[in-house]
Amino acid sequence: MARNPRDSQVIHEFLGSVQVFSSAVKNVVEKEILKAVVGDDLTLSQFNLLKMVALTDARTISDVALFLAVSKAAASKAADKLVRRSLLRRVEGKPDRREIRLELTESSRRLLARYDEQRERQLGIIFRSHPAAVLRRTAYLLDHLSAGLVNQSARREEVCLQCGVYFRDRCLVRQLTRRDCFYMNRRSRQKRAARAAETVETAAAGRKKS
Amino acid sequence: MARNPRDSQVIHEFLGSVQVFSSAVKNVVEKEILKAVVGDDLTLSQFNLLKMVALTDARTISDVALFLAVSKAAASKAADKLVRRSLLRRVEGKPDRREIRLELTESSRRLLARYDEQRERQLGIIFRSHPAAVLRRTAYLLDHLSAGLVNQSARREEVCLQCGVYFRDRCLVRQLTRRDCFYMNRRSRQKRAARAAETVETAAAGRKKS
DNA sequence: CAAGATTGACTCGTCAATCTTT
DNA sequence: AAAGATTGACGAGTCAATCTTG
Repeated sequence: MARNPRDSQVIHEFLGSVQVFSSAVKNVVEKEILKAVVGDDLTLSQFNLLKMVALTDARTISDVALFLAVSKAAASKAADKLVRRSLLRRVEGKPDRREIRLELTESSRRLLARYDEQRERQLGIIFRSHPAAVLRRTAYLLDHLSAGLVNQSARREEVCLQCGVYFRDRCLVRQLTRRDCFYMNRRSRQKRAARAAETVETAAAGRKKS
Repeated sequence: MARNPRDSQVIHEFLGSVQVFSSAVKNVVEKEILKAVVGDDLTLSQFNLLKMVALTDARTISDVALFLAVSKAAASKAADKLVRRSLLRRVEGKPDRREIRLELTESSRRLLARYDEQRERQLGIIFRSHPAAVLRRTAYLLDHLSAGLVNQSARREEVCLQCGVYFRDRCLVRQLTRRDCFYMNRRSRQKRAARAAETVETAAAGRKKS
């Protein structure tokens, strides 16, 4: 069972490179652009809430919380701050008045557009020199590794991989682990058909933008 | 400048796969093992502080804080909790009595050993089916992408990539960006030669374990 | 009662101020 | 005065309790 120490070293460095890249995307690209676009009075996680509302069909506090992998309490508080800054509107749920629908405002829509444009541009420059085939192959490898990790987990059913704004309708990890993620579980259990029709079109619209 | 929307999609999915894998390593592997080994009364970041002390030559509060990319205040408080749980000892600095040297205890050494053993084993199983050459090639790609991101940054000198326990003496990202990371900067500016001799051997000893 | 959202007490992070040592 | 460490007030997250609606 004991592996070659050489292999162990390779794995360690591989994990290091992933960690560093992941940190670079978050801290260099995302935080810097955010700062340039809105200044200092918006947290990255507050901003991510806006992105969720814009890009996915998560519209209620519960949905957003699931998607962002934070508690409902946290999502509720974050939404509150965004409402205060007029970047979000709370609207009473249509069929069910318990749930709160979140809607972007004109100002947050503009903000998101400027952010997306910058992000797209910066990433484009970096990735330009790397052929799409290489990127696809790498993503494929990573998905297989992720699936392996999840399958080893004692509580594989409960794990949330925090794909967040990277949520995919067709997710290789989901296929390989033959399970639904937390979010999908909730959705399929709970969503009423009444809502399904509407969300499909908004999701499609959101995806076209990206 | 506008790229093919197909490319944009590939980049998006690539970033998603990285994010999911990174989350899987942290939440599935690391948190679960931590829970199995020590139960619930130790945070992942508290534990990471122990790992830093064990695996690198960061021994003072300031060094650990730099390495973990948190504030000195946070490192100080975390160390405090670990001392209370008898997993860490505070020792007065040898040449300079302002600085506090952190030392593992017998119990934290055992704890780390058990953790490492489990982690090594789990990761080994997952990575077994992937040849080292593929992993090296992927790490190489990621390092180049990271370097590209850093080089685009307005504040490239200040950025910390949070390599943390994955710190490498020979770091490709550092080479490609032709800059030292935050930690290296501080070290080279501040460390006295008196200490250098000692730290070299402890670092070497720590690295042998991994 | 169950579910969605909110609020309150608490934890862990940050920054600014302070204490000690150089 | 400058540097290392600590402390306090505050921001953002968690869980548990509560309020409202179905």
